[in-house]
Amino acid sequence: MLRDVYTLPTSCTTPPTVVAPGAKPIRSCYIRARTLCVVTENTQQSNHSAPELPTQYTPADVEGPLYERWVERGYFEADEKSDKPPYTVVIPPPNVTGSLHLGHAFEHTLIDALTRRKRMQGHETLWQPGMDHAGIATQNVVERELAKEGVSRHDLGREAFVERVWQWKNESGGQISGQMRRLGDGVAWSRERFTMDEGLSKAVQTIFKRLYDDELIYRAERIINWCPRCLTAISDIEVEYQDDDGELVSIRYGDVEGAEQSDSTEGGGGRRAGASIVVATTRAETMLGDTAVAVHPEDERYAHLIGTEIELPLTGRRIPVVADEHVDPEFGTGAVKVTPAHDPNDFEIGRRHDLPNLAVLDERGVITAHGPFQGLDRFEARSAIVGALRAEGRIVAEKRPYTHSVGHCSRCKTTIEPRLSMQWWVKVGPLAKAAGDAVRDGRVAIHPKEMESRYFGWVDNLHDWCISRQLWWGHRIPVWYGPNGEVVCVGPDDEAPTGEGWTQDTDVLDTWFSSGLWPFSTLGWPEQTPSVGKFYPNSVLVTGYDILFFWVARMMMFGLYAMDGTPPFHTIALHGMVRDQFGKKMSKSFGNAVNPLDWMDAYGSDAVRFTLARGANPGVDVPIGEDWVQGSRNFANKIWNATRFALMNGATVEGDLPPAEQLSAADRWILSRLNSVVAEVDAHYDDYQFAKLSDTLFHFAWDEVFDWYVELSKTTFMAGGPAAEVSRRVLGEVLDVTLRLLHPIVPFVTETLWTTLTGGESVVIADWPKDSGFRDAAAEREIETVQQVVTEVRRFRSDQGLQPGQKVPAQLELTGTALAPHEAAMRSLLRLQPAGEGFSATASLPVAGAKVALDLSGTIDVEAERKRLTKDLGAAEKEKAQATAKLGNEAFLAKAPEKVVDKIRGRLEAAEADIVRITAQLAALPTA
RNA sequence: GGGCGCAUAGCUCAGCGGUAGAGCGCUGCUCUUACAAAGCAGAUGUCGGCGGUUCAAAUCCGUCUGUGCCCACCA
Repeated sequence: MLRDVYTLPTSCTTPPTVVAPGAKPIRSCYIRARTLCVVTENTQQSNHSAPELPTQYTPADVEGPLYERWVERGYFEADEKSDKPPYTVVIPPPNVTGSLHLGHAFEHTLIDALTRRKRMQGHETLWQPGMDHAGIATQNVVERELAKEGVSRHDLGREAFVERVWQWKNESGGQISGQMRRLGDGVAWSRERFTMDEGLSKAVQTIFKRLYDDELIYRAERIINWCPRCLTAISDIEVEYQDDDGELVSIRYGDVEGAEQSDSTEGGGGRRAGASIVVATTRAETMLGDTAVAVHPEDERYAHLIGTEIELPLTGRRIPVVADEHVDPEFGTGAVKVTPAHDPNDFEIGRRHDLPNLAVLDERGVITAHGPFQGLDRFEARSAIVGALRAEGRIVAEKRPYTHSVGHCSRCKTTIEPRLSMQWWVKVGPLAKAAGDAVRDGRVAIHPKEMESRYFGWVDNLHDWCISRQLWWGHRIPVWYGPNGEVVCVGPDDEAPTGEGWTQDTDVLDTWFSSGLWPFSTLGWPEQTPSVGKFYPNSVLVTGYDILFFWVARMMMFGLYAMDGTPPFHTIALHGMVRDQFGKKMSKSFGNAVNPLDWMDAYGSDAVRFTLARGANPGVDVPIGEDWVQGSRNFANKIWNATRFALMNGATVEGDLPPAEQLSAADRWILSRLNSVVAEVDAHYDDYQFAKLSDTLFHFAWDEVFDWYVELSKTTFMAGGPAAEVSRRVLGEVLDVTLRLLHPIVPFVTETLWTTLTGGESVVIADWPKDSGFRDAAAEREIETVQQVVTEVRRFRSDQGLQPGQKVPAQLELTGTALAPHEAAMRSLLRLQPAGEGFSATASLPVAGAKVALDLSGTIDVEAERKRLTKDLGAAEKEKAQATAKLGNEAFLAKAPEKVVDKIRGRLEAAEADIVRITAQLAALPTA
């Protein structure tokens, strides 16, 4: 036993209490929550006293207390007075009433990894935390809560309702911060912000006033997207279009009688003036509000009707036939009913022809027009009206189902109702131009680059942004209306007008208005705080491509506008969406949504983070399955145990690394590889290639360090002497650096192991590894050869059915090869005993210039061996044939680069040598 | 209707001009003194179809098929 472990009723942080009599604690070390590992004098007497770790890695025990310790020590706080170069990333603020899902866990992992690395690199790092009030979404959530109590927001009244939302916010906001802590997010908690905070509200008001004064905000009556359930306007991008089945009906307007002879597929334009005209629509109920029929100006079928009036069925009204370019003569009958108050296109046509806007639906989508349909819901009205028209013989064609694209409210999925109303707008033209230019001229880079076209496509074709919402939860529009029609926009330092008849606008702002200011409002803007100076612009924005338009483009517009042309960040790194293990979108209704906490409980936060990072190819969706998280947990366990091994064998970070001439080939090989990996990981970080850097580290750590270097070092340690001392230092070095490289992705397990290994305060504030430039190609080749021989002999053993542990007497002929110094290691890895008395080789394996003769004390399985060799021979011959063909191709020799030709020549030589070797081996096999 | 992307091992994905890769899964043997959440060995692909460019194509070009996403005012 190297140590004594006592179970104590307290955690590690309390002073160690000695339970076992006689044991004298010398040093306590980090351990499971309720177990304290005590290194005693007893331990000191053994060869290598080492702090001990439990044999199995238990994430919950390891992760528990670390995070709060980091926070207490202030590692994550950012000092605006620091001389260090700044590195700023803002959190894409989650909805305050929500909870984090795997998508957040993914995003946070990436941001946390970036900021942890930069912190280690010596930057003054700010990961800005905070939450979004998420106007409509939050209001809906609270309204649903109220509905359970049988109360509506109108019962409460505005003030009480808003009070209620704040209450809700205070309750649920903590959930997100808890989840972030659990994930390990290294955010500057003291700077946490909320979009409805006083300061941020002031920023909103400031920017509103400025835009208003610059005439970039205006109020106008337009057709907007109206949600009849949320009872508010929403912007274009809050509308989700999906194909719905509807019914396309063709309705004859005008005289029914006059239709007889012209009833045809041509739509019955009729040759007689004043006869009739057939229009097609999917929204029959809006016909009550029709104020015209439009045809294309050059459509000869209807030329005679233009300028005349025609009877609108069911209403007794007569409406004009107008000519408008918008109409596509090829579509349907070539004639369109025009409802300016309920369709954006019709509104435009109406404007061009001075048509009246006749609203026939109220804010809930109920018919208001006097008559038999009044009071019907829009969908009921549709069938009722079609029925009535059919009774009059006016339905000339029906197409059902007719699939067409219908807008839905992105928050509640209710079918959008285009509605004419007075709203506030941002004139985006100049703002969007600047936002586009900043990317075009390279001041802001978008990763991956393919996403740029999407960005341009949007900012270059932007309609004005409707920013007013008929909600109660949000920033109230700072405009006051006077008794005599005065309109006053109130800035943050202005006094709001008081007195008889003055009222404030009742609408609030679109939630994205305030989140568009996030990169600087969180820093204290509009005050010129030191933080604004230090941390603006942000270094990089990490977010999903799904909110490129909602959020990113708005931040660009506002950032450039408010901060005198300085874009809010230099780089936009877009990530994909998290999907399930089959690549399906995660959704609650489909039942494949995962609560990240469940997986963190089962496998640890590190495992969840590593899995997500490993799947993070830029801009591409990330599938994740529980099996994969399990695999990552296994990786963490592997790191854990490798470090345990190292500690038990006295790996150390004390003192300088021995000079190269004292190092073994294995030492030089692993250090050479280590430095290559440092360089590789850095390059991947700089390119936001999280999947690649995670994969690089995974394979380096597991395959090279743990499976080879550690295995090789066992022999060295066993032998003892100066070589073992050197190797202990190298192993310490390799683990130290590897743990530091891994830390940004798997912060918890690396913190535990690194502090135990090095005795350092925390890996969070350790230096990020630097490529020392040390490379040793010769050592790399040498170890690769060792690996080749070992693998080949292992294969032989396996094919021969030898048990892995079975010792086999063997002779190794290594003289004259670089392998001689590795004989002991090879014997150990291959379970080969010295060839003693009566050694009689039954198999001889020539490989890579060496020869390994084995005594299997008996006959070998000739058939298995023959099969194996035959297969190898086949492969070698195929290789030879391919290479020969290539080298026989003159065009190839003439045009291919010398490097490639040499490579093929090398391959041919190797194949030929293999053929000779294998043929000889085959010939040497005893015949059956 | 426009635009972008993707089709590679059973699954999810890398590779993007010079001998097909990873993780998981699968087969066999093993508790070989860090780890069975492990070790070792192994199997598996006409790189969606068809044309073209090239000495050389999974990789570049065209085309077809399938599939996903974004945008758009198709009544």
